[in-house]
Amino acid sequence: MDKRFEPRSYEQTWQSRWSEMGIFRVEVPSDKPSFCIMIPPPNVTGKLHVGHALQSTVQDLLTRWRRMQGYNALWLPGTDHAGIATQLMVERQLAGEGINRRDLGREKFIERTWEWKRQYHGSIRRQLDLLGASCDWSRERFTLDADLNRAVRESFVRLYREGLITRGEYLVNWSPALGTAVSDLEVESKTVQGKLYHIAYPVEGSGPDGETIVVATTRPETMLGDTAVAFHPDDERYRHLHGKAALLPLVGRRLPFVADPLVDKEFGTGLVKITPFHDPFDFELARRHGLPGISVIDREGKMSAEAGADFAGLDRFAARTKVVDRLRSEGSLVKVEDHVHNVGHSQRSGEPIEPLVSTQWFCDVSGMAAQALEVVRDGRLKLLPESWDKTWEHWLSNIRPWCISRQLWWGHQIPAWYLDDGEDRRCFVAHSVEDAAREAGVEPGRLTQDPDVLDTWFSSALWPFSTLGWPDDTPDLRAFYPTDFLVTAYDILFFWVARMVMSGLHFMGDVPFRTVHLTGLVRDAEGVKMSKTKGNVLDPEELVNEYGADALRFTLASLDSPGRDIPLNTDQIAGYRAFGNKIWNATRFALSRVGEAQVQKTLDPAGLAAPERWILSRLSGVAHEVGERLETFRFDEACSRLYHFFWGDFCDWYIELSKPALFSGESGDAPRPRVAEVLLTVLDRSLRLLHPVMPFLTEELWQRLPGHEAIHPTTICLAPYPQVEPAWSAPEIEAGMDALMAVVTRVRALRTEMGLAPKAKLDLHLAAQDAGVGRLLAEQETLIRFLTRVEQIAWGPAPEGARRDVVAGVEVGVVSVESGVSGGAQEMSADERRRLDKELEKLDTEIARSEERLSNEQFLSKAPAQVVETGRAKLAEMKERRASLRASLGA
RNA sequence: AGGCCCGUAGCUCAGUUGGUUAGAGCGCUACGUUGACAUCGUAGAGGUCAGCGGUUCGAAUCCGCUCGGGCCUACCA
Repeated sequence: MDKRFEPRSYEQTWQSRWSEMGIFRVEVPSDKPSFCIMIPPPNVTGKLHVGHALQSTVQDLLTRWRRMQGYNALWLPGTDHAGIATQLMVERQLAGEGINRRDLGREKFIERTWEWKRQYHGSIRRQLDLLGASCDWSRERFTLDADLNRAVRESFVRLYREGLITRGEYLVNWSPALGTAVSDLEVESKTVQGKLYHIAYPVEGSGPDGETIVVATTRPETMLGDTAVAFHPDDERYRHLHGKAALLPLVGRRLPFVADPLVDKEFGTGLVKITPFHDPFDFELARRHGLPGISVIDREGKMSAEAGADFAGLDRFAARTKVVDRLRSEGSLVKVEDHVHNVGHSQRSGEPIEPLVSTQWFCDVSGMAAQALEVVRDGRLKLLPESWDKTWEHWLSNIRPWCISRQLWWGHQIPAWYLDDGEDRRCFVAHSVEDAAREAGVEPGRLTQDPDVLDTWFSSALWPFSTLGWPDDTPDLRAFYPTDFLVTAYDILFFWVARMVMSGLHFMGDVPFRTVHLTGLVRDAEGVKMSKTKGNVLDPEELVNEYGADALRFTLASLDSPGRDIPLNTDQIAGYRAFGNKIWNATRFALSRVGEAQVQKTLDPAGLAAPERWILSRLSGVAHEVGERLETFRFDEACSRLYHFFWGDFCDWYIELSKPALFSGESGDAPRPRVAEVLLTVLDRSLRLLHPVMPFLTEELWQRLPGHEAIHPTTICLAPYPQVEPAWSAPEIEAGMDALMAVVTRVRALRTEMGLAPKAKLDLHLAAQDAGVGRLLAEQETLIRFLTRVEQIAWGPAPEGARRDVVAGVEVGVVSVESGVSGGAQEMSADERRRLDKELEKLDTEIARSEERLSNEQFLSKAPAQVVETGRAKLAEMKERRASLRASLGA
């Protein structure tokens, strides 16, 4: 076995072998219980980031764990067509060739995008392979696959027939840069430093020097589309204007005054100019009062013809300057103030959103939202951490219709066809053009399909069942829906999770998954969000190359604490790579020392010595704890237990404890049967316990364990996941061994404290209060001598002048052999004396505090008996320790 | 404006339904190559658990307020 630990030497070898063995492929139907996770499909042309690595780690960990437990465990992979993102990429590529998509035409453009997809889509699989993902690639899906398109059409048609999808003209969030409408979720509100312009509007019929009113606005260019001025009905200042009208400066349009309680009396002057077609508030208000609207800004963000000849064609921001200049020269600009406010920006392209009126498809999700609220309330769907419940509640309770059409080319084209009959334009929603034609009673050729595509999230919302064959009733769907678990970052809770829940409930009548594990966002070592512009992005592929996939996986799983963002620093990954090295070398040691011994499928602890019984008991305990943590999705804690068990218990102690027995001729007086078998068996189970987190390393090492075939003939991936072994549990042995280890540690510390060289000769005196512990220690005298490297051990109280202490109920006395009679008071250095004094002082205060508590009637009567008892025992021990330390000082 | 989360060792974070000497990793100090591992070992230093008040026999943990940081939602022009 190579002394060097080099993950790259075996990681991808195993990934391809597993793939060849086909062990991640799932057969249906099956006698085994089902377990299923759907991958949150990454963008098909994207590169996986560390967040993906985190989610993949968690998904793979769970899938591998369930698979080892005997589940028919499916992790279904796939990718998302990511409408806007992908289209932008291809458009950027085209721009490099000096053309735009319209030059190419829709059909050619889509063809080109498919080509792009085919080229990049393989890299997603390659990256998941690098991470050790155990997906069933035979079931891979892409959101634009034909069968997924069928699911999209089916759901669209159904929702349309149920009256939940409608087409209409509304004010929508328009992204001029993208040239499409976007949903509310795709609008990011940013705080910007702007200006508040106060503009005087003359009141109609009050003459040249007559009354003017002042309105305040942040967007003066929209005044060109004003159709009214509003005030609050209770506002005394403006009541007299009721029934009158203002005249729009620059334009001269007559603007009736309307009174509406939506208006805030306190803001600005209490008067609001109403631009129905370019502001959501104004749109709503205009609707209530039957006011007309005027579109003065077009889809490119330029002023339209209706803005007037002076402004038409100007960019909306240039128009703002020009309007302000005009108003100033006309004397209508009263004042300009600095004003901090929130402006909606297009999430994808960054420019300010332009609210404008257009005809779009909308989905009324209010009914589905109510159901989605219900399943979280009644626990059918669990959000983890639970703190998301409130956010869920708030968002779904205030949900508005979802604008699902996009003016893009890359995506699911809306299954609606139009028939132009002169004036009459009729719309037919159907599964296919043929169906639509049949319905319309015309030849298909006479129909034109709606050019728009659906919001990408519309197809993603169907992912948990469209991937399993819906709308058909397939064996996969029956076996795996509802799926068990969803892991995703919280930033797409509404974009995706909520919509899957709504559509799952609507179409499948059940939740799409039972548990949603919301991870934090991965940040850099300083806690700053990773972004390309900041240059602090860590690439999982590079991390795998440098540290190995197992180390990265262990790091990410360890950092996944509920409700927190994840600061990732490479020191930590390096630390877990060192853990891999530790496992590697522990195995190397075991293999070099076990002779003919074999891994045991099960082991009867009867007749084993204390160290063996101890490590088996600990192993059983840790298997229990890890299982419990995995059941509750506490991967961080599961990892922590595994780490400390393997490094702390197994390497630091058990391997050391095994040495005297394994080195021939040094087994001493106490019999230590079957040490090699225990060592191998513990190693086997440890590797199996670790396998879901560190699949590569554990497989590589496990394959080398003699006798592993008895556990599983081919791979650790299918070996059973270790469970509690009640027969191994030995609390009294654990207590005894804890005392042994505490004694050893204390002796080593005393050596340092006494300023003795590591090789200085010592005699040790041990006296245990508990007879059982005393017996165990005596039985393990050889071990204790080996670990403490003392000359001899005397059983009984320490002699006068010994340096002594009490740990775990055992008095430890140390006498330096070389310095003569003792290592006691006479030879004690000033430093050591000072340390002891300080220690005694601390003990005194603690004893005092403890005594006070234990004499408190309230405490004695109200605290549980167990707590009082522990308190008493601790007090007794502290007192003994004090006596012992005092004796050391010769006091 | 409402809501959520966070503030624990130099750094990054754990800390389960309150239980009395608050843990880990990294970093730091001293010593150490004894035949798995220097990607290591042994021992150690380091914390008024942001602050104040309350509930309780007992608070890092529960409640209130203050300060500091982050995030989400919202039609204040």
